[in-house]
Amino acid sequence: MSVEILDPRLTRPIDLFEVAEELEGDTIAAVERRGKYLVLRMESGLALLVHLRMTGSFGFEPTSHERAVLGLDDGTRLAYRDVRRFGTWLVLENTEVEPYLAGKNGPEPLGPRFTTDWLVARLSGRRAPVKAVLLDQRVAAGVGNIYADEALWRARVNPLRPAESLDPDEVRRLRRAVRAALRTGIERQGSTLSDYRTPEGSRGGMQEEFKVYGRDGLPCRHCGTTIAKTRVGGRGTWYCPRCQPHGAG
DNA sequence: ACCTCGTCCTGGTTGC
DNA sequence: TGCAACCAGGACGAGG
Repeated sequence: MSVEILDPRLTRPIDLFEVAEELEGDTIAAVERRGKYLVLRMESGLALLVHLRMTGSFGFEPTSHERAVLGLDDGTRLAYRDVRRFGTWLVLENTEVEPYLAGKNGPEPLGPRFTTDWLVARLSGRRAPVKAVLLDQRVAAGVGNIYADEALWRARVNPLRPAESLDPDEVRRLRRAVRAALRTGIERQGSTLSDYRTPEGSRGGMQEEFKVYGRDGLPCRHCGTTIAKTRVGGRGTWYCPRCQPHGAG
């Protein structure tokens, strides 16, 4: 594998040229995902951790805003694109990967550790809006703004409710709703709002499944009530005022 | 500890 | 049409 750096500011404060030097000539042994991190395990014992943030992506087709290019040994050109340059690359020793990620991420929502008991414990004593807590990667790794809103709609829970105010049945519904929303997103290969493409260059289809995200002014798919927009922790937040009332249940 | 806000960037959309 | 303001899939640090 060769590594070509197109934007030296790709990672700060880490020196990307140093990253490139470390990876040059190495061989990818395995590719994993943990929460929102991609992990490329190298045969040398190093690992490249990539976080795409808002607009990062990998693709096989040449495109604009390329920040780095990986040249695979079979001739494949794999370009890393990131319009807003929020994405991060980090090289660690393989043994450092788990401790690093464990500090950032809680359980995988589709894995066995994401139980109702876990979620009850994480929400208890938290007065912040339940949506803000749901976006904490240590609560559920990988849940972002879209899936938080979609899950809360499915669970019929208002995003502004204090996390600690949810009763056990609501938490149970929320756990199931997070899992269902993520599964749908995976089936539909993600949401293409503007930038996102699969590595093959095709658009995701999840945006066609949105129940609330970005749908202010449109009718709720369940009850017809006009979807409302508010802000939670600085993030755009959509919900159905009737299906997700800000009272009990 | 918890919680909110500003910041890191670029580009597309909206409103005057 | 021009241009400024605002908004966007995320995470982190500062400060209350």
